[in-house]
Amino acid sequence: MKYDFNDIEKKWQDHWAKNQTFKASNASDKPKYYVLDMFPYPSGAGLHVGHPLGYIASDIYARYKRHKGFNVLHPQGYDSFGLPAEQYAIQTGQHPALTTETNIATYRRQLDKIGFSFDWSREVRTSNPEYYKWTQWIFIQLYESYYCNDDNKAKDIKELTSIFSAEGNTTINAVCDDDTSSFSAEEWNAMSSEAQQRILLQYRLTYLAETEVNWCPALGTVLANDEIVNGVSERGGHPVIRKKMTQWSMRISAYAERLLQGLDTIDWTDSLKESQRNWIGKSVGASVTFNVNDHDATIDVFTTRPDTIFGVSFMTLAPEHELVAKITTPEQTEAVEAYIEKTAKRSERERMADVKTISGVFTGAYAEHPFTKEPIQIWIGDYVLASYGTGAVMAVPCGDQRDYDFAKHFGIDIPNIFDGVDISEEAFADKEKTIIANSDFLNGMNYKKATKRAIYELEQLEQGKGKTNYRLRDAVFSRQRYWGEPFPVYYVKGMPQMIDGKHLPIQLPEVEKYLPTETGEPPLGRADVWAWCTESNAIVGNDKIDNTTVHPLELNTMPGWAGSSWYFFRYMEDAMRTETFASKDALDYWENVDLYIGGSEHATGHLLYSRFWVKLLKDRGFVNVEEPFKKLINQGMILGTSAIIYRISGTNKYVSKGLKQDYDVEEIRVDVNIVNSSDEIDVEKLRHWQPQYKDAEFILEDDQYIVGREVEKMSKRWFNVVNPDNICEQYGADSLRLYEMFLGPLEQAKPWNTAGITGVHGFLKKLWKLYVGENGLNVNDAEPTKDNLKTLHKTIKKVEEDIENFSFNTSVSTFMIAVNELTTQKCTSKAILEPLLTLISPYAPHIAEELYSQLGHDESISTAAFPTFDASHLVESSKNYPISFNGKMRFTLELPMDMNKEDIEKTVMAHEKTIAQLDGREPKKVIVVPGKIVNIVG
RNA sequence: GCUCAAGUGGCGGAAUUGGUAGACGCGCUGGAUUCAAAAUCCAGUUCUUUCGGGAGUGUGGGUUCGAUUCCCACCUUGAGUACCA
Repeated sequence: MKYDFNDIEKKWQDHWAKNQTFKASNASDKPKYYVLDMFPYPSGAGLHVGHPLGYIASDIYARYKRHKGFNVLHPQGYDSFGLPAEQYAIQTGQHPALTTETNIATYRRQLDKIGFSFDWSREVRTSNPEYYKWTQWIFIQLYESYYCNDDNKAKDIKELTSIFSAEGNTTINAVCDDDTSSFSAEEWNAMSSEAQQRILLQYRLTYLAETEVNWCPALGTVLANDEIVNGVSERGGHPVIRKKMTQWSMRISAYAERLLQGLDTIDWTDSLKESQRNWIGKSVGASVTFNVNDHDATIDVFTTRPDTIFGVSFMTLAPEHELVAKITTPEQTEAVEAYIEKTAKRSERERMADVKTISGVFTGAYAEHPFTKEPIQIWIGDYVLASYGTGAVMAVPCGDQRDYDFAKHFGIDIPNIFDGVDISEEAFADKEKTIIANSDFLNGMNYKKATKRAIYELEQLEQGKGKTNYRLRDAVFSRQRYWGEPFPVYYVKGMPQMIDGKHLPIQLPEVEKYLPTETGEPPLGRADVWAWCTESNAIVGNDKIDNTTVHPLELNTMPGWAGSSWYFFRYMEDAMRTETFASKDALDYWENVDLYIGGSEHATGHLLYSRFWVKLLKDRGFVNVEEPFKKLINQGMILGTSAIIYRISGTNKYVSKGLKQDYDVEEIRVDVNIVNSSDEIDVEKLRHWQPQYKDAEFILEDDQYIVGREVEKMSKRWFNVVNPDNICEQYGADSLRLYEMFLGPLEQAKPWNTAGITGVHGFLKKLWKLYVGENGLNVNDAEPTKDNLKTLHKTIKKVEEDIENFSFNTSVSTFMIAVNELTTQKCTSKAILEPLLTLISPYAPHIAEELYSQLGHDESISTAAFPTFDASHLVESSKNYPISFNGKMRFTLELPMDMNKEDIEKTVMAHEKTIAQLDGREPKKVIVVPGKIVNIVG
């Protein structure tokens, strides 16, 4: 019987689906284990061979955990809201819901071919109203919460209002936009409801505010900081400018410290934790208040070096700073305004491109030094960012290189406040070596002492205090797009109101045009959705809000990361109940994700936002975990190998790679699927591939056209995409799974090369031959030989270690060695061959399942227990270990693997004596390495 | 600039408590089988050599009986971040 992988794989995939083999139970005596993949965005292009890499790895782990006796939850779904579906809708006029549906069907068909053990009964789709109902609900919970600094957790906003009406806000220690204004209980109670609402917005964890946002005109929407890369949009690479808009924001900054601390409790890679730490950007220092001379105004600055306060010789404000207009003197107004206009015009990208150019303008105003009372010039300059700290700095040119350069450029004083340091060439910023001088009460102190003292003195003057600053900004949550979750929000007199939970979900209306506008008007704002607004307003009207007035709904939609910030909880629900986002029983049982596998590109987006939402849900008592993902692994990208042909400029002639240096050529990428493994292109196929090649002339070398190669991201535009469907057809899903693992370490980026798959495919054929001969099954009840047992047990040991360490690539080699050995040993023993199948089954489930059934089992191999390792089979039977003397006074003694420590010591001692006698000297040192080699050095 | 990761044959990569470097696979070479091809099987494949050996894991040092592995400096590549006060 032949190994007919197409039949076998189809058979078992159908079998698993029909019998719901991998359906997880929410009630089980077994310990739970939750394995999750980052769910895909179903794009129109379908899957290429790079996409399933992480899914295969998690599937191997999930199947392994089942063999190990765990109740495994391994779900899958779709992150189905987002820009590309909408862009496609704009181009073709097709509703995004339809194209999304089609794309999901394609994805599902492709995924099913690879034989994953997903529990599809729990599938989620973020664009499904039944799902986004709860995304809207969580939004309301954020709105109804504030962050209490005393208890370090989010609380119900109602607690805040009751404190306000009893005590005012003076006793409150909560995260707030404006912590300077205070009011009494009487004042609060006397306020209009609108004024109260306005104040509460400063406390809510999601809030509406006019903020400077990243506006992308080409996409017609605002973007969050993590959606911008090098000053252009992550998607599409369009320019981004700063713009003031009224937007919903998420007060993630309230959680900065907890997001930072939590990293120490989870098992993620150091590089990933590090990038989250950098993104949060904690810095400890002080805030200092400077009085502005001749004005009733103060400027707050943040500094990490309060010890250098006596070195301040000027101040710099960001051009956008609110005080600039107020304090600028009439003589300087023209220059200042010109400068502001100039900087505002520059895009983020331009600004980043020339960080070298020093620019700024003097405002004409002066501030007063808190201690010396000397006047200090106030400048504006675009090296100060409005979005970091307070948008103003106290400049200490002797201690900060940027301040130094600025002072040099504009001829400002550079007083030296460091003992024994030369600052004639550059600033001195080494905290560790700092000794303060020329600084009154700080003289002679080091950095630590001086910092402490400076803060103390500032506090005495009430002009400063110790402060920790975070780089992490609140995340803009509104998108001026169509294909996203609608907000559960309507407006009364311009103030936002939440729609009652019983009306959720607020569904997306049908629209005729999806196109966003350049001005920021959302697609939902067009006339064609007005009916929706008023219709939904009727819902609001049911709540006894003035039925005759039209209360507009929020017309923006939520960003892509909204739905993905909590989907892992939805999977826990087995019955898809509708009363809660996930039932308490389910949440209690599954807790959080034990293993999460996905790409590292989500380091500062999805993975940070999810942690934030989970912390909020915990604070408000809806879940009982602090972190969503206990262990996280980033799979590396599989890259494509593009094929390049060389066109002689201005002609339709193409030269082979070896001859290109003789011509003036341009590189053109062509379909990799018509190039063979020796880089030779099939010219006839190329002629048919695209019309411009039909009559082209090809200049060959050795009768061949050889292409150039380039390893780059797998993408349609480079024509280097390899489709997994084709691989499954030609070699089978088991070959694809094994090969993707075999390519290299999971976490590393690696190029795809279809030619290499014959190696693992050949292994599967050999495996089949080991079990099934010409005349049927080769397996019998023969007693296993010592060699058989040795092969099996060393394989068990290695494979178990490999899976636990996520070194899936090396276990494939281990299988190959095992099958080669057993073939050589002519092993037919069921006692060996059956457990071997269990080892292989996580990697190549179809062939394992088929052979397991041929061995006479009715139940699925996924219920089989992982074989137990027995070290005794690895111990050599021979009693004398070879001792060799290599002439360099070194003796080598080979010991069996897994010998226990005592025995090793005894053996070594025995030999030590022998060696000492042989050599006539005492050995100096004995090095014992269990399972390896022992050296006794004379 | 800063942070992190990584540099091993023609190629992907093994060798992670320091112990025979190059497992396993691709490719290549030779052979068997075949009318031939595909498929399959066998042997070889780091470099060098006067066939005794010698050199060798980015470069240069160091620790050690012993270093791909640990330490220091440097070079290169990739990823992230960037006027962060």
